[in-house]
Formats: sequence, C-alpha cells, structure tokens
Amino acid sequence: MNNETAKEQQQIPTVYDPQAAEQRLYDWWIESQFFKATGEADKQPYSIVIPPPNVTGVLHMGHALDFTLQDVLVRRKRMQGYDALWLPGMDHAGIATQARVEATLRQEGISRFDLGREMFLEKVWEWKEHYASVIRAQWRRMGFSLDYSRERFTMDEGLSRAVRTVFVKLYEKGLIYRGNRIINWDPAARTALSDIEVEYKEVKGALHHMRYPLQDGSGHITVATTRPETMLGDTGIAVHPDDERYKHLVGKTVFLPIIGREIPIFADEYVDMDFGSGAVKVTPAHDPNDFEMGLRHNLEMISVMDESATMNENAGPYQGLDRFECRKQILKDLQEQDVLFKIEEHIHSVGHSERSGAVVEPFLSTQWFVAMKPLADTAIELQKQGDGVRFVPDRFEKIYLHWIENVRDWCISRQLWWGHRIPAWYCDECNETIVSMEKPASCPKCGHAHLRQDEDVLDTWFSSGLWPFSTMGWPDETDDLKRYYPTDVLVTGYDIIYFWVARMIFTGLEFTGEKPFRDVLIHGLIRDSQGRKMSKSLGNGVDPLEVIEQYGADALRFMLMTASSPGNDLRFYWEKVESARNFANKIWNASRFVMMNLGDFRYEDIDLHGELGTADKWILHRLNETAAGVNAALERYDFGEAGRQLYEFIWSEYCDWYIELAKLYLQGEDAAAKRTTQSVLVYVLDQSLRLLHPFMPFITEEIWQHIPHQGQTITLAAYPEHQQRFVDEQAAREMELLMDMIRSVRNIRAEMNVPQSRPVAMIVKPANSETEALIRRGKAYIRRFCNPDSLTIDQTAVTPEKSVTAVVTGTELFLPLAGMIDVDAEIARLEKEWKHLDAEVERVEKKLSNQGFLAKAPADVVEAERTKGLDYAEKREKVQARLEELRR
RNA sequence: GCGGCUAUAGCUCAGAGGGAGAGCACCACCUUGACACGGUGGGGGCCAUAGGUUCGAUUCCUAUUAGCCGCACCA
Repeated sequence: MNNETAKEQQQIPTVYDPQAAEQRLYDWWIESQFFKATGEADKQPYSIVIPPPNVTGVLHMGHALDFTLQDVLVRRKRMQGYDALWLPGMDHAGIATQARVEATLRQEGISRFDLGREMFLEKVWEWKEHYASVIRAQWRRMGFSLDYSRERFTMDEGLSRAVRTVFVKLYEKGLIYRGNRIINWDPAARTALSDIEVEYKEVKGALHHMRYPLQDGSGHITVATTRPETMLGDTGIAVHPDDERYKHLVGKTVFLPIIGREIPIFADEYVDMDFGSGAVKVTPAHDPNDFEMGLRHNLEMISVMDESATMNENAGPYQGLDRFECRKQILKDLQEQDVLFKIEEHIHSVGHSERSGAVVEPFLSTQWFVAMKPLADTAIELQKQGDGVRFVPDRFEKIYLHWIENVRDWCISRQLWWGHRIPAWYCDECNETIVSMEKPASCPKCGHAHLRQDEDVLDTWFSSGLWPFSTMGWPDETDDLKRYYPTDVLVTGYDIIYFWVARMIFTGLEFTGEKPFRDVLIHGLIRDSQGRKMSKSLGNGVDPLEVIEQYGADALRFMLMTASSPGNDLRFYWEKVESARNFANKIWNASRFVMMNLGDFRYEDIDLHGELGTADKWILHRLNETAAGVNAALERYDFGEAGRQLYEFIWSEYCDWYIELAKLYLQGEDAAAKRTTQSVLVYVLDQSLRLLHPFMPFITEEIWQHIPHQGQTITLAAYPEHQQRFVDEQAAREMELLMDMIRSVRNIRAEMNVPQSRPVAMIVKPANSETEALIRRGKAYIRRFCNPDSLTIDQTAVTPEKSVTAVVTGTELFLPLAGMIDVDAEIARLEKEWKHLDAEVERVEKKLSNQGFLAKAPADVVEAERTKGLDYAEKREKVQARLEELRR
C-alpha cells in the first residue's frame, strides 16, 4: 500500500465489508501458523484450555462470549511476547449426544437396540465428526486464535487412557467403589444421574393423608405422602422417639393396604413431629431418606418400578402401569377403601433430569461411586490456606467452597453406550470384580477366562474433570504437560462451577499435585432482550453466525466484551451489535483518511522527535494513558472497561479532535509540520489498532496491513504499554482549555442559530499572560473549529456592545453578533449559566466553611476544592457582569 | 431455612468516598473533501426506601422493599 497513490486509496469503499476480509485473513493466519504455540525456550508460556463444547450440535451465544474472553486474553499475551497456547477441543457429552442421535434414529423408526451397541456407536461417531467440523467452522468465523495442532477430544485414545488411569488409581486407593444405593434415575434416558444433574422445580402437588390399620386391630396410624404410588413399596412406618402420640405404637405393626404386607412401626430421629401427622411411611427403595432409615432399621427394600418407571411385579395389581397412571389408579382405589381420607394441596420441589426433563425417580441400583470426602478435603484445605485457585470475581469462591464442603459421593456410572466404558470386568465363574487398564486375560482369583466388561460408561464430567492435564498428554510426562501445565486461567460460566470447575480442581490436585489453573474467570449468562435465558424451547436464541453475517465477527466480539461486567449476566440487543459495527466502520473511515493523506510516507518516516504541536503532544499523551488503562483493565479481567476506554479514545479523541486538527497541517504549506502530523497520525493509529486487536482481530489486521507498519502480522506485533516519554500533563491541560473554548463557541452558535458556515468576529480575553500565550499557541485550532472572520486575543479587550459571551477557565469569549442576536435569549442563556455556576460556588463554599472538612480531609482534596471554588466564582462574576451590561 | 446478586436517564448498563456517565432512543441544526454505520449542540436522573459510619455517602455498613439466582428441606 505504501506506494499506491492517493487516488487508488480513495477507492476504498466508505463502508467496511467484514465478510470479504474475515475469511481471507483467518485462512492466512492459520496457514502461517501464528497461533501455534512454539515452545520457544526464551519465551514465557501462557496457556488456556478451552472449555470443550459438546459435540451435540452448534455453538450458541454463550460459547461466543466464553471463547471471545479467552481469545482476548490469549491474543494480548501473544502480542506481549508470551509463548501463548490456547488449546481447543470438544466434549463427547454422553447423555446429551446419545439422546440427540437416538432422536434422529427414532424419526427413522429405529431404536439403538435395533442397531446394537457397536453399530449405534458408529452412528454417534459419524454425528460427532459432523458437528466437530461445524464447530470448527464456527471457531473460524469468530476469529479464535486456537492452536489446532493440539486439538483434543474427550474420547481420543490419549484422553481415554487418562480416564482409565484415573479410574484404576482411585479404585486402588479405595476412592472408587461399587454399591447398591439410591441414586437419581432418569426414566426417560434410562440412566443414573449425579446429584447435580438433577434440577429441582417447585411443583404444585398434593399431600395425601392415609390410614394404615394396626395389625392388632386397635385402630390405625395416619401417614401422609405426596407420592402415593410408592406405598406399594412401604416396609415400615417411622415416628419420632419423643413423640408422645406414638410412643405406645412403636414396635407394633400395621397392614399395608392393597398389598397386605405387615410392616413395623419404629422410632427414628429423622422424623419431624410437626410435619403432617408426625408419622412417615417408609419406602427405602424409592426415597433417599427412607433408604437411610431402611439401613438403620434393617428394613426390607422393595423396588416397585422398573428402569422406565413402569410398575413392576412388586406392585401387585398395578404391574405394567406407568408411575403416574398408577398414582391415579391407586388414589381411586385407596379412596374407595377409605384408606385415603384427605387430600391437601402441597407445593414441593421435584427433581427433574437436567437432560431429558423427566421427573427423576430415586431408584435403588448398583452403581459406581467416587468417595468424595478425601478429595474434597485436600481441595478445601488448599483453598482455605489461601493457596487455592483465585476466583474472579471472588464471590464465586464462596459458592465453590460451599458446594465442595457439602459434597456427597459422586455417582459416576451411566447406563449409556456413548462414553468411556468402565474399566471393570466380572468373572462369570467366581463373580470377582477386576479393575484394570486393559482387559485381563483371566480371572486372577479363579483363573477362568470368562470375563465380562461392565456394560456402563462413565459420567461425562469424569473425563472433563481431567481436561486441563489430559489434553496436555497426561499420564505421560510430555513436553507440553511440563511447559503449559498448570494453565494460567480457566474461563467459564457460573453455571458449571460445580459440574466442572470443582471437579477439575480436585482431580488436578490428586493426580498432578497442582491446581490445574491459577485463576478462574467466571462470567454470566447471555439472556435475550427481555432478560430470559436463551433456550431452544423458547426459540429466543440468537445464532452467532447470523450476527456475524449481518454485522461481522468483530462487531459481535466487541459487543460481547463491552456489554458485560464481571460475573454478571448480559442481555443481547441487536442495537448493541449495531453500535459496535458502527465503531468498526468509524475506525475504517478514520484509517481511510489517514491513508489518503500519507502520500509516500513510510513507516521509517515516523518521527516523533521533531517539533510537536499541542495537539500532537496531547493525543500521544492520551494514547499513552489509554494503553495504561487498557492494560490495567485487562490485567484484572475487566474487558468492558478496556473496551470502553478504547472506544472513547479512538472515537471521541482521535477521530473527533485529532483528525480534525490534523487536517490543518495536512492541507497546509509547512512541510515539516505535515511530516510530524503524518507521523503522529500513523503512530497513534498503529498503536490503537494493536490495543484493539484482541477485541476486533479482523478489521485491525486488515487496516494494519494497509498502513505503514513493521512486521508480518498484527497478531504478533508488540502490545502497546505505557511509556514515560509520552507523558505530558501540560499539553493535556492546554488542549482541554482549547477544546473548552471551542465547545463554548459551538454551543453559542447552536443556541443563537448561527451556522458554522457563517464567519463571525471573535474576541478572546485571557485573564493573564500565561493563558494568552497558551491560546496564541492554539490559535490555529480555534480558527479551524470556530470559523472566525476576525480573531482578537487581548487581555484588555473591551466587551463589545451587542455580543454573546462565554466564560471558560481563565478566559472570556465574546462573539459580537450584532443584528443576529436576541438580547432576551442571551439573557436567558446567561441566567441559566449563572444559576449553574452559583450552585457550584455555593456547594464548594459550604464545604470550605466546614471546619471538619478543613481539618480532616486530605490536603490535596481541600486544595482541589479551593481551586474549583475560585474558578467557579470567577466565572460567575464574569457572567454576572455581562448580565448587568445586557440588562442596562 | 441458608447464601449470593441486582436496584443510577425512556430502554440496556458502566461508574467512583469529595464536581452524576455511555450506548440506543428523543429534540434542534448540519449533505463541512475520512465516515449519515456520520458531525455539532441539546433535553432528561432528590443514583429503590429508612437508618448508621464519616468532615463529606449515590458509592462503605445495617435493616426494609422489589426482582433474579444458587443450595438445603419438603412424609
């Protein structure tokens, strides 16, 4: 571009077209391997592993947010010279993916059982390959700087070996066991779930009061239940040991209606005397609390349902009915038998499967569990010592701790086909259980070779929990593991702190001896414009690709980064994307301007050591402050603040002021001044693009390639930092005053209906020589913006008769607008100004007359108030004087 | 029941112990040689309520109200 003519440059369209640039640039980045972590010894490593998206389908807005945050972090670090690794990958998402594949099969009228395990898995792998490529295409469209050479999948050979290793080691340590217990059962997916895969919802139900007859015929005992169908599995009645009403009944038995089973009445502390009748029917096979009581009192455990929650042979006459059908029927029957005598409305919370939505059935079955206590204790201890993972915002640490301190054993087996098969084998001969990395040749106990592998697979989160190190090659001591583990930060939503973050921490500690990441950055969820969660069922989700097609990836990214504040949810508004797109377009046009005015100017020509004008010094000073501010904000993960500072600087300072002022010299005769201006224009643009690059990677690269620059790509250009040499408070103050004056004149012109195109005489009356000198230095700027036909700068200037006045710090301005002004309007304008100034003066005076303030406030604050007070008072006096003149 | 978050302009949201901000929307003017996806100017808020700390609170603390979220219990 350097040697293209201005004419050619002018042919750049005035509207930036993201579609054209984005795909081309991304392909080039990838081809050039800019995002491949190099392992260079002289660079400090910086690593992030992506939270692996599920291969269930396409990425949604939440992914776009999560991944963009990471890309901003990793791109900045890469520019800062780190050996940055952002490791991509995907999660097999057991239940979710299997459910999706089964649903598509069902449309063809096939079930997974028709296909058989092996063929079904082939289908799932096909599905996985398809969606993996869809997801990769989405990553590309978003512009993510991922190192694809290290992409992983949770069911890769390597990661599967990590899973088996962890399982075997925990088993050998006694931290994985198999047991027959009450678990959460999803009757739709027909699998066990962990505690956190159950969502509790308030549901309007009913409390059914029933009378069970005493075996000795001496009456009956009343119990209440919300789930009458479970009474078929009742094996006891519990009362509180201190309950006077029932003390005499403890030890007696009752006949269970319908079934006729004789069941004992016993005492247990668990019972709440104040709830219901104070007597509880106990169904150990269908309620976790009842199960515990069952263990304590040696009760029989009778399951009355099968795996699809259909009543089984233990349900007597109800066998074959669905559990809810059975409820209806049994209520009718119990009512007829006068067992059921009262139904009360009752609101209670009912567990639903997070995946299928089915009402979860507490179900007695044999499953594999992780004993959590020892693992949790290590993690808790570390966190409490202050050596734990740093949560950002820190309030999420409490949430994490609360969960892990109360965690129960983790049910890890799933009755699915898609997932890591449990590495346990059972001997057909002696029933021995063998847990090992590979299938054993024979039973170590009896020597027989008839071994069956456990049919079940592991909870998806079991493998996800190993992600930060399994992706690096663990259990092998690979170079990557040594160099990039532990990772620097994990970025994820608050909705999976328990599912994932906590599990990575304790498995990381257990197996690598280190916390898997230094920081955890927690962000909120994306909602629609009405604040509702985006969901498929509501149909209110917005597809990131749709946004990209309309506004470009940069606009979407910038919107996501600036519309959020740490840890809080954010609402999606098209208007916000549009505003970000407009920002991109603004930069595009500013860059067009710069390019059109460069002529043969080259990067080597940048010279910031020549004679700089006030505006030059000011914009460099402000750029410098912006670089410092952006870096500081990003260091504390405050993306919104960083983005806002860039927006403000680029638009309101560089474009609105500096470019306008630059025109003065670009179009002027002074060749040296022109060179300086070109230097500053290019330098500030270059630096601004670099600062913005992590947020808007495409447009910044596209422009950067077209302006004079050094280096191959902006993705590897040094990230700007604060430089002492650009600090210039004096220039900043001067520029502020000049801008103030210019704004005042604009204000007057607008209020007096004097268009900018109409030249007016201008008299400036500085209060002292210092201000006069300053204004004289800025004379050209005033001419540029105020369009005066004459400009008088004079400390002794006399106020012209018919004129409009503005008062800024240290200076008065008069515009003699004879014949154009309405005196009454001017009086009204000044009165308003006076009122405002007077209020300020009063506020400051009140403060300064407060002895407490003078005595206790810091000296610089008092001094600042004094200065302000004097300034306001001076302005007020001048406005006052002017008003008196006008009123005469 | 326990814990957390939120309450600032019409809307969505920043903000900071000492002069209330942005984007969008609104009003007026401007087709000025980068940009109408633009420019200039403007209107609009007792910063939820009541206390407290402080010389000073919209900002910190407590309570209240409203909304949201998590956890536990729910026979």
